[in-house]
Amino acid sequence: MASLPNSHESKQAAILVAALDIFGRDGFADGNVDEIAQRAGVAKPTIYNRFGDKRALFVAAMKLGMAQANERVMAAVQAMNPRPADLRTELEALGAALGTCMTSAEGGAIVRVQVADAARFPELAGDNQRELHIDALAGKLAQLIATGQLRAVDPQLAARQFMVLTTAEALNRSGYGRKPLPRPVLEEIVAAGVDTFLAAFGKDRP
Amino acid sequence: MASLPNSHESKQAAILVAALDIFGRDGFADGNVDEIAQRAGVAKPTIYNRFGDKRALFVAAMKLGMAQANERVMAAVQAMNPRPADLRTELEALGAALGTCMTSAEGGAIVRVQVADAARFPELAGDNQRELHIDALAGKLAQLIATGQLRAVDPQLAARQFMVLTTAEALNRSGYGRKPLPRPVLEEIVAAGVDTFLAAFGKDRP
Amino acid sequence: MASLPNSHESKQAAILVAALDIFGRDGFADGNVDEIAQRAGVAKPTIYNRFGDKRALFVAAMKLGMAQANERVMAAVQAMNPRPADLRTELEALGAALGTCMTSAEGGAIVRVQVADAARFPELAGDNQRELHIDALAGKLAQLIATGQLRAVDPQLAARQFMVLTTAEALNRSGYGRKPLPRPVLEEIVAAGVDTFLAAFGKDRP
Amino acid sequence: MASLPNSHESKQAAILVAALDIFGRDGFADGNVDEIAQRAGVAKPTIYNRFGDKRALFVAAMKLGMAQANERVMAAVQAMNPRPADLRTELEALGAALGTCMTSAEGGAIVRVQVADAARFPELAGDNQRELHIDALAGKLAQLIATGQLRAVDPQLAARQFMVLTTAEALNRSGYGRKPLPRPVLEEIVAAGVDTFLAAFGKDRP
DNA sequence: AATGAATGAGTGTTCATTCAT
DNA sequence: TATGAATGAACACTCATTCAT
Repeated sequence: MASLPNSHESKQAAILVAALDIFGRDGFADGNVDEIAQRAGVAKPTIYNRFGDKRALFVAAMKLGMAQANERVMAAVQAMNPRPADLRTELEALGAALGTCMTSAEGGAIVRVQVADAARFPELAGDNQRELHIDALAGKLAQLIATGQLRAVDPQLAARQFMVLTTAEALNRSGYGRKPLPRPVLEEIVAAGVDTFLAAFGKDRP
Repeated sequence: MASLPNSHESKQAAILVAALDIFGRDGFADGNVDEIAQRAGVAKPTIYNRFGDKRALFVAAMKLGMAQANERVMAAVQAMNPRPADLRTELEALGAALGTCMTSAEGGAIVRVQVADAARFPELAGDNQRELHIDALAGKLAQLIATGQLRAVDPQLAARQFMVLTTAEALNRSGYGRKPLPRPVLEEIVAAGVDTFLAAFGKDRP
Repeated sequence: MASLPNSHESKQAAILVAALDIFGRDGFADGNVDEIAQRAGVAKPTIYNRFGDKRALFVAAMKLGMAQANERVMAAVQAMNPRPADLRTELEALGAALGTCMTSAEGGAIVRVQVADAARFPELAGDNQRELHIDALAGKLAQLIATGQLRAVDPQLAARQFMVLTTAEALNRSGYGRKPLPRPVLEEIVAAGVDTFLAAFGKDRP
Repeated sequence: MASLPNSHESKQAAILVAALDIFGRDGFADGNVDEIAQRAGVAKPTIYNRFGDKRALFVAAMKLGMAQANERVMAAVQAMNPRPADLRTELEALGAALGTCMTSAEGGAIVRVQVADAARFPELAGDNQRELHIDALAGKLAQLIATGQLRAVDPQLAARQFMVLTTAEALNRSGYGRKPLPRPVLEEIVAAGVDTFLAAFGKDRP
């Protein structure tokens, strides 16, 4: 039994992970606190002692899930080389990374629950990740503009359109993360999205 | 007694309309059959007599809602003039019409519930409207291609990207139909989408 | 099966009787709705359908219990002959009747619950029976005063003191209705109370 | 370490005081051990270490409360001058003191809880204070009889009736200690009680 | 065909009590 | 000895569903 280092924190984490699983699968209304407790390996009152009620548990789990998703998306954006040898290839890699984030089981679950339930939870309103992602991506695109690799356009707008051209389509095709999107399909979607993006914002027009 | 208009069929309709309201607002799990019955002005067993159980009621209501949404989208697509005087203006009108469909209270509700619940209802899988809309739009774009108003591209792909460039962004901005999207915002989104679309698929490149 | 005449009303009654039993025995906080349902022979939701929640059930049961107790007390008071052959005997009969009401299992239970819980239920404040009883008794005593059988005193005051001299002592001795008060003990208490009452309010002073 | 005054014993006391407060306000069933611990400034297990379980805590707290109430009542009784200049005045002072004891917040709480819960706690049966009070008062009245200030009656009986004539009425009027009884009202009640008491047991009859 | 009333099976939540430190 | 944290057992209340009329 080498791995119960910190009972308290590890239980907190186990509860949140379990809650994220269950709420991600079943949504808020159908998410069952009993099942969360069982999956987390704790008694139900432990959950209530820590989080107060189901709503607060949901909020905490969603905040965690959103933070994780956020981190993955941010990492994908930051991984882009602002001075790539080949811009198209670089953007395709970025698009594929973003699409993977959104259509993964966890990412899709977060999106689904946000669409379905989040409006009822004002506590979650501030955490809207989408705008953060757009901002981060816009920053990168601004670099590409600055270095002359993209035309001088509004980077926010370009970022938004890059997002929908890659991830919106992928989300729809993956059933919002419920069925895994085969890699080739994702790549095809992304390639087409990048084509259009570059047609609109790229420099290399004869 | 020539079958009062306000009898069997009208009750059926009232139930479905009420169910669509409630499920659209609360989702499947939180949608309350009692409230549906009350809003429809019928007794609860009437609903069960007609529809069997909550699932079947949900499916029937969603089918109705999807059909209605479908009709509106199809009308918007069909309204496009395949030989427009000004293509950009025509596409902007189309995009605005589509965006309006999706971000209306009813349209948004349908989308939300589909994202959240529909996967659990295989009965609804066949009715996926999105593919129908894409197909219809692709047909129109094929006409534009045939008449040389657009470049010779895959009309399915063009249709998909037209969709995401206009409606995906609008959906996000309207909170999936929960907060009304001001018309100017919609128009700005659509104009930018059409810009990009035309940059990628339009003919008029110097 | 001759005795299920009116399912609806008889269920209502059964629930209230059961609730009165249980709440009378256990008080509000410890009274168990499950047990009430079981004893009433109905399902728990039937109780909630009819009464809304535990508080409302308690209030309804207490109102019933108080009305019943009230009726018994009022009957005892009204049974007093305002022109008795022997005043002392008549008052002793009255006192015994009142004492019996208060120290019976049902009467005592009502008093206990009122003392313990009623303050938390403003809905019950208006139904305070004690004042009604005092008033009724005062009316009778006023008759005795009018006919010269008692001295000319404040009938309200006399009524109050008659009450405490007979029932307060009996209540204490019976453990507020929890242990039955042997009839001779009751009679002794009442006789002493009447003695004192007549010493203070009676006419026949040498 | 000369046993800080604020240690073991003071915690014991704090727990009992808190328990008395809470149980007095809410009764046994609704009394919350968490709240008691919090109010006493100790952790919950401390209570369980000391008292074993909620029942035992209740019993201990009630014993304390009853002892305190007892002390106050006894003091009131003992304060009576057995050879008063004016008997009526003396008895009125006694009655007012007793009434104040019973209708004070603490005294009323004890009475309420005894009525509501005490029967379930055989451990408390022996401590019934009422009989002690009666006995003490009877002792005083016996002195008054011995000195010819009251007629030769059974002092126990006289004590009981003195009690109900003063405190029973006051208890009822104060909602068993829940609403403070204005001093003039108390005095009026007591004066009337003493009137009747003296009519029955006093010497000075023409 | 329609309904008022009833119900079985949960579900969130609480609370007295105990474990581990 | 004192405590932060955990838990088993219950409890009030709800809801989809069905019965009887």
